[in-house]
Amino acid sequence: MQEKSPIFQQIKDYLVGEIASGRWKEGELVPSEQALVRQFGVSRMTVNRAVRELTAEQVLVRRQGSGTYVAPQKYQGTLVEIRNIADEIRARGKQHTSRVLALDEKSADDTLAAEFDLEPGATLFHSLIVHFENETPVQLEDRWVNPVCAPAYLEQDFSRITPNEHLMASAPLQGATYTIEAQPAPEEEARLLAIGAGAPCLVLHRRTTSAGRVASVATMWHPGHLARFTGSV
Amino acid sequence: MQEKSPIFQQIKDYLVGEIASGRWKEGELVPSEQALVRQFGVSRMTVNRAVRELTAEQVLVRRQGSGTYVAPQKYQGTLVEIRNIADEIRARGKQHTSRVLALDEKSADDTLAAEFDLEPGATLFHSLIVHFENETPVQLEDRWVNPVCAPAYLEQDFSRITPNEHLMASAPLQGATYTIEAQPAPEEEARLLAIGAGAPCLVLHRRTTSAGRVASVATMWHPGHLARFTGSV
DNA sequence: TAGTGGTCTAGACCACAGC
DNA sequence: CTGTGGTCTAGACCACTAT
Repeated sequence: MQEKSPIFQQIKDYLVGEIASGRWKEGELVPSEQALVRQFGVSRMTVNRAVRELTAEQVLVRRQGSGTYVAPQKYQGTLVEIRNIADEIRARGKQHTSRVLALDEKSADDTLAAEFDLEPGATLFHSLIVHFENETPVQLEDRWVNPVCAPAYLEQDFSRITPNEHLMASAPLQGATYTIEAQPAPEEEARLLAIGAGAPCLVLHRRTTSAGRVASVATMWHPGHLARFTGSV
Repeated sequence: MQEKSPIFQQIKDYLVGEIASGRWKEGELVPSEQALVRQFGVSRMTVNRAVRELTAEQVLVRRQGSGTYVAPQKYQGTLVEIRNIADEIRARGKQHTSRVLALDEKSADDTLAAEFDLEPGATLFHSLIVHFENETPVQLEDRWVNPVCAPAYLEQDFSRITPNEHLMASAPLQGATYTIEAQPAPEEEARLLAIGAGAPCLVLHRRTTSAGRVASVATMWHPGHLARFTGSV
């Protein structure tokens, strides 16, 4: 069972629950402190603490004299965590779909071999997938995978799970290094993302390691006007 | 001059000041709530709020039954450059210079006021600086500063030190949130960075906080073909 | 004007640490 | 045991918004 938590925490949980469930939508008015005082039968200071902390956490927005509202949608692209794009899209209440453009096995050229710390010509798995939010392409994922780390990679149905999800399940992730760049979209990438050639793209290049091996190298293209990475220190 | 702030904020400022000045060192015991109640002549709830918020901000650590202590040093986030651009350029063996295009005092519009959590019309310091690596512009830094956190900002010579360096010396940095976007360079930004209008830029927007106040909000434009953020997890 | 949030008071009881 | 932090109460006054 659940340990009994402080009242202010229970109220926070209740408020967050109403928002997470979708019953209270972005921008909507939230019950006033007085209303919550009556609803929970506690003092106003207790309700105040719950609401004030959620405001500090950017879950709610308060306007003196007016009321308390559900804060605007959280930004996307958590840089620190290794969340996958499908979760992120679902977390925003949108529908995630993906189209698998390629899923095959190739030989590593010199550049790739160097990134994987393997011999040139070594076999690598490769996938090319476009991710959609509702009907809009939001990411082109060009991924290379070390067969040792995910032997069943080619047998996955990547319209149902993301490569990231499969890799997380196959090999314990040890760490990742990434670079972020702004680049003009080349012809092919632009076409797949349904943007103009040369349009600014946010390019995330990520290399993950598992058990001392390079497990995966991915280049992810995002239309500049749709993507944004956020983080905090 | 400065508006009178709430008592709990004054207590926070006092506590942070003692730490920032070095009078209270890392790990040291801080006066108890009762002591602060006597010192400031306020109720315990008010003191409690000040200390609780500083605990949430990782400035203090509390141990029930024992006391309140100055928190251990913040771990240095290896995420996205908390380092300043001048150091980075020098580290690459190139010469850093900068040109100060503006250094003045302005009123906050609604957007800025919201970011600073101040009232619209509040006075903010503003600077606009181009950073060069050898003779090439590599960053356009558009920065707004809370006068409370860096009163002497306008008197600095930013061709010699960077705004970042001055801010770090003026107010203990508690944290930062940032967003990274790819955007086409607007006319003015393109001109200052000596690139074509509409060329992809890597835009870093960073908001730093100190003692629960927003100390600084900066937007940094980098030519997409010159800039790259790196990190690891 | 009535309702909202922003702050503050002067108590209280509890769990826990250290002596 | 005393002193600490953790929580909570039942009021209060104020500034602000909406009507």
